Amino acid sequence: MNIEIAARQLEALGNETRLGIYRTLVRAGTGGLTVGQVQEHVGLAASTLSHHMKRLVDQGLVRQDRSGTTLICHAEYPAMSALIGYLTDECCADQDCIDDARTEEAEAGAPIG
Amino acid sequence: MNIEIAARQLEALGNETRLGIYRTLVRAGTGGLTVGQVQEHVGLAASTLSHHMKRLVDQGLVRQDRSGTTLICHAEYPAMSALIGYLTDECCADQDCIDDARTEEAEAGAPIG
DNA sequence: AAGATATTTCCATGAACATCGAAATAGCAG
DNA sequence: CTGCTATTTCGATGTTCATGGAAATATCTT
Repeated sequence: MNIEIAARQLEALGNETRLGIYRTLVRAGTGGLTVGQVQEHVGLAASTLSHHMKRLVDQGLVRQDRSGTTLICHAEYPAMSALIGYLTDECCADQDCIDDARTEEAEAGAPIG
Repeated sequence: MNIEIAARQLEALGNETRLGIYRTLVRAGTGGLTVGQVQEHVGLAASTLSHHMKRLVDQGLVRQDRSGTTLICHAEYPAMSALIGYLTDECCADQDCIDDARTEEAEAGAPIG
């Protein structure tokens, strides 16, 4: 993970329409949904949905498996975990707040993470 | 937390320049940094930095405390935690994957979270 | 090959964004 | 009040984005 990838993934999620699509897939779980099923959930023109879905796929947040003429879309959980890790790691790296945190609340650790 | 706030926060972080600013503040820890110190780290025109910092503040990701003529900026850790929570909750809500996960790896639980 | 369905690509349009210099504001020091 | 420093607002410019209709592509079925 690096800042360029992280920024692009966050940008992909940082649009209400795409975030809705993504969360629909997260809720769907490992079984995934077809593009058409996602369209029923979010109610967009097919071309608009395709455009947004492509952004999510390009950034590695969604995987598509073809099954005949239909494409089954899945949230890529490892990508999400890596992104979250990137946001929270190096917390307080330029400060010795880990010791501070230990002193105050041993369980919680640093402010994030 | 709702999808509108989450999308706006993700959009705020979904720009390489702003993500760099934010991570600088996360690394700085609870002590924070002045706008000028952040500028030294990221090397932007003051007006550009101000523009981006405002976005982060407006979305609740950064807090500014005034100290005389200088503004001290802090990463808002609770906002980050809430955002991450929003991304991962409801994982598999439309599927009974929790049972699947229990069967396979009791510790890990659902794919995310 | 022909027909049917699922999905994507192309195209155009209006809106929002990123950048920076110049000017303006906020607050302290004297 | 004057000068000084830190930061923001304004204005302008080029870039990217979101949207959906129309046309194209992909795959299966017969």
